[in-house]
Amino acid sequence: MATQTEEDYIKAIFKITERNQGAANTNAIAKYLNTSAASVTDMLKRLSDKDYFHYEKYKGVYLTSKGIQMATQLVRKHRLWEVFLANKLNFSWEEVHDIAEQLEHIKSETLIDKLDAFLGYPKYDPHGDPIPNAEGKFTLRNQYALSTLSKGDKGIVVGVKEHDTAFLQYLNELAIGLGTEVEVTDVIDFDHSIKLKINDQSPIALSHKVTKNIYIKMQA
Amino acid sequence: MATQTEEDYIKAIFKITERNQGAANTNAIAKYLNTSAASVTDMLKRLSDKDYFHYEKYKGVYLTSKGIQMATQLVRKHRLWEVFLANKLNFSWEEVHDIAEQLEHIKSETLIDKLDAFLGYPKYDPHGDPIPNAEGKFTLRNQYALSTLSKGDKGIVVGVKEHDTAFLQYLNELAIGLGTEVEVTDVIDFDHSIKLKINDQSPIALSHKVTKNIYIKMQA
DNA sequence: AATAATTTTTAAGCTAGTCTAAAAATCTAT
DNA sequence: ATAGATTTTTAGACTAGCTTAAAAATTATT
Repeated sequence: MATQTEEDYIKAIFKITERNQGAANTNAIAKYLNTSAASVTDMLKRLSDKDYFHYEKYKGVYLTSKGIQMATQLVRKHRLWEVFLANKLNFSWEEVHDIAEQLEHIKSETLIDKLDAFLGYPKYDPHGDPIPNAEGKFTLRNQYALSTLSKGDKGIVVGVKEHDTAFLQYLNELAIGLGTEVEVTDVIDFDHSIKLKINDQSPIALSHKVTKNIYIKMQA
Repeated sequence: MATQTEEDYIKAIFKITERNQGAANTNAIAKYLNTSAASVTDMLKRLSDKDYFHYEKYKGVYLTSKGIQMATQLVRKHRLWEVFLANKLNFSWEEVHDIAEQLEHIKSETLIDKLDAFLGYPKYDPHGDPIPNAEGKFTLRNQYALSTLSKGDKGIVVGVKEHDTAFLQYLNELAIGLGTEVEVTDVIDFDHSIKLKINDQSPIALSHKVTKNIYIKMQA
């Protein structure tokens, strides 16, 4: 059985390779896990006979199918627990991550399947990220970053890219959440900021840094 | 923040002192935690400056108020998670312990208070054991071991002493669970076995070993 | 292609927690 | 009260995981 730390490493490699489209290098893993590059090298060497990943000195690391499967199950557990925390226990979307980070390490196949059923087999977590099913498949969705929309476009907020607490709290203040209806009333060329009508209130200005991180499903 | 192992030790000492009405000795702790007496001594020495318990060489160990508080909160968490698993996820009473043993170590005050509210502030867990509230107080109940009842006594099953899987499964087969109505139709002096009518079905014989471990609330 | 900057690895050592084997202390029974 | 049995502690060594400092490899720059 994999230890908690092992699981953290596998998940980190998964997230980094997913983001970079290439092997995860030592420094990136160290930064992600908030540890030293030396620890990472040490750990990769000690884990390298467990067949979770391919590791070559100075060349970085990428997961095997066994590793990908493990990472996917961790993501599934994490996101299901997030749904539980948000929908059943009334946590807000910026509070769920840290607790789910602990809960995802609980060992029990049955538990997670029963939890899935209890929650009604949700497809997305409280940040709009897709939840892999028991076989590791997840549902993709046609979504666009708010920053790519044009004047007049209407849609519904379906997710966020950045999960940073400050960012999510800012969205709370603006009354932007999953399911919020929005309409782009103007796009400012100069700084790529956007004027946005939220639930038919008077439009507000959003910076490019913000609009890049909000995903919209376009309305027909 | 206490590690998982630290928490396990504190809870073990709590359970043992509660059962024995005296200091917990090294061997008992070792047996409870399925480890060696040497490890226990080692651990007790290393933990002894953290003020969870009083430890004297060869004399055993007992908890301070700080230790008791910690143990009580662990028991609270454990039992609340058991209720969640049984009532919301439909686990049966012999399955909940092992998973709750992991869940009780999740760190978040808010989580457990919200869970408590979500479950409707339950007073007892799926084995009938009382759940401490946020302040550590729990509700006691007038209950008697089934083995102490006399012919003609009627009551309701409200708890079990032994939590062993085989024992609980045996009770499942007999259709004995929390809330089951029972009536003692005979007490056999010779082996202290009891003839018991369960939900108005024809009476069955239960050994003393079994009846000692079932708690009954008497009916008026 | 050589030097400089960066990244990665090695080396050595630390803490938490575990173990076995042996020594010391305590308890029990005569 | 002393021999034997039991319990507890000490000693030494192991694994997982972490750290810092220095060496080695790779990448970037001129």
